Amino acid sequence: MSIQKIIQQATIDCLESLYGKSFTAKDFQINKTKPEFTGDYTIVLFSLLKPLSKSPDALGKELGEALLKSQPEFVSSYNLIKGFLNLVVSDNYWNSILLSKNNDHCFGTGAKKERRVMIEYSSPNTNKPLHLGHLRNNFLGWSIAEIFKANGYDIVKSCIVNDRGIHICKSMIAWKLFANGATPQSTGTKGDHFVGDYYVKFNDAYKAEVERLVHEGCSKEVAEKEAPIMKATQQMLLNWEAGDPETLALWKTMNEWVYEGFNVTYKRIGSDFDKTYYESNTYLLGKEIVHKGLDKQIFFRKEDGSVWIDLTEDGLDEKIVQRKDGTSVYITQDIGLALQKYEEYQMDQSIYVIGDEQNYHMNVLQLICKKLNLPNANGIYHLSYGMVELPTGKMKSREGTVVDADDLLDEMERVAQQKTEELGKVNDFQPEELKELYKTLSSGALKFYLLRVDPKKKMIFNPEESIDFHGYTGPFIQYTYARIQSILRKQSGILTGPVLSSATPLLKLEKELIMALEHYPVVVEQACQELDPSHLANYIYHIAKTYNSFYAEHSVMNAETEEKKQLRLLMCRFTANVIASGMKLMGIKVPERM
RNA sequence: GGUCCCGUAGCUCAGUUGGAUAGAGCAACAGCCUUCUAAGCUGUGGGUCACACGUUCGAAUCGUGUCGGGAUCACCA
Repeated sequence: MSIQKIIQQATIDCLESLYGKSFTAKDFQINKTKPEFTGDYTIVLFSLLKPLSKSPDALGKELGEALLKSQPEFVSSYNLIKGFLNLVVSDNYWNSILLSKNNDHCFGTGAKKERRVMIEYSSPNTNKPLHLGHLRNNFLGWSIAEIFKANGYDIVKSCIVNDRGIHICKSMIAWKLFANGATPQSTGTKGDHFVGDYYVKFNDAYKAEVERLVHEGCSKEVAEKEAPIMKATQQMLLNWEAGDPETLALWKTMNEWVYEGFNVTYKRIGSDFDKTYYESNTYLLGKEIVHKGLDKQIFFRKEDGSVWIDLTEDGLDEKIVQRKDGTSVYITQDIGLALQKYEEYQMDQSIYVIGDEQNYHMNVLQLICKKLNLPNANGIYHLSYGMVELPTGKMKSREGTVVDADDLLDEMERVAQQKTEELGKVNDFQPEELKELYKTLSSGALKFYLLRVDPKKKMIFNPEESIDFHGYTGPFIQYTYARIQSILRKQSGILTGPVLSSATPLLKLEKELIMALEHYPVVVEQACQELDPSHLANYIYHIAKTYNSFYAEHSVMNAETEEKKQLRLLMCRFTANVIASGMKLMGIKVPERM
């Protein structure tokens, strides 16, 4: 239990025994004491004054005394300033935390929950390579999964691949028309980029055809419909749906190319999945659900045969769930897939990591599932994240302003190498070690940069800022870790720990660091509850910052006394463990040297 | 137009179940390497928390309104 919760409980107990009234944790606040005042934690008394009809001074004094008396091992003194009861936590407590937790690799992990959570993320299209937006999605999904694991949940990571539809056919048509049988192997191109290039070629050709038709006198609307290449694409989709062997064979081949490319990128960014769903297998799902919904009169049929649901009472619109030709639409497939996932895994919660442009869609999805009374309905949670924009505005594939994931990773690695070489601290590294280090630093910088922002908010990706290795960045934290390891390597033999004596109290910076470290489990829990890794990013940065201040002021190996040396060595190890653990929850590695 | 989200330092962001004098990083300026990694540390300057009104002991945080920005309201996925 964290010291904050200990104080909270002790306060509730004291209020009960002093005044015979029972309060809950929500009835008052406990904050960290502001640096300008004496104390570690502060109880804000204002909200308690009325129910107890007490003055701030009287209540503060009585509560302070009671806490001092009932919690001698935790509270060493108190002071009262205008309704703020500041408590000083005893060194004894901080020392005991340091001794018991500094090398405890379970520190920060929660008890097993017997609850299963599915996290769906990444969800790529097979007609173009992964880009910056996918990276935010992947990093978020991965990190949320790690955070839930640390909190004791059973996790299933899933991915739905959008591998069919008109957009895939566009790449296929363009390949047939322009490739002359070229393959990723024959051109030495990464498979997903190879296919993506044909998607671009389609759009170029289509645009040219439309322009030609308009020039010949067609209206723009007609031209867009009648362009031969578009008609061929639509025919191809029909062929695909009819199961035409030649079309299916090409589709399969091109998708394989894409998957090979994706796998390289996934490996590079450290993403993986326990279960991959393919839309080509799920796009027909949902028919049974439509039947059921019609029977229960949750859905209704229009004259043309299409099936709808009326959500106007819930403040939304009418929404189609089946076309007049009997095929499922997007939302129906999603309902079907949601149910299929549930039947397969019986998870208590199903988290979808999807951009905020789909907020409406996900609302509708959950609402329909609830109306149908499906067993998975209440577990659906949309982890909605904001778009990644560039300083120049939005990324637009048509204008070529999309930041490609592979290109970005290459560039980051190049910068990592350049900066490392400039500093020249690891000249004795073997080539493979260097390569590994550049990877660790560059992906650490990128992941931290994308995860440090509140997921809900759209963010601006500034290329120059993202490859900065100073200040509030991943490499700054990695550097702090490497620095600590350097000290720990100098210490041969086992850490004995300090012989505790009240004669040498903790110094300000020592206490600050231990206090911050003690808080780690609270943050891990909070990041889980709010599905927000940015809390973790902020916290770990704060730890690194606090450690560096301590490090600059106090020597470890040349400490004033042997006792202080032992104490600080334990602090170093504790800090390193918390940094490594927290970074791992964000999917970021830490180097032993850099 | 309806619904939802956002507006905090020059820039990028924290801080929002109401609490003490609103914090970081970047950028700018000034210091600190004969002692554990200077990818670091210390300090200075920089704010009408979009605006107005309200709720109360107390508002960046809650409510109402205004202004500004974005998303969405597809028989595309």
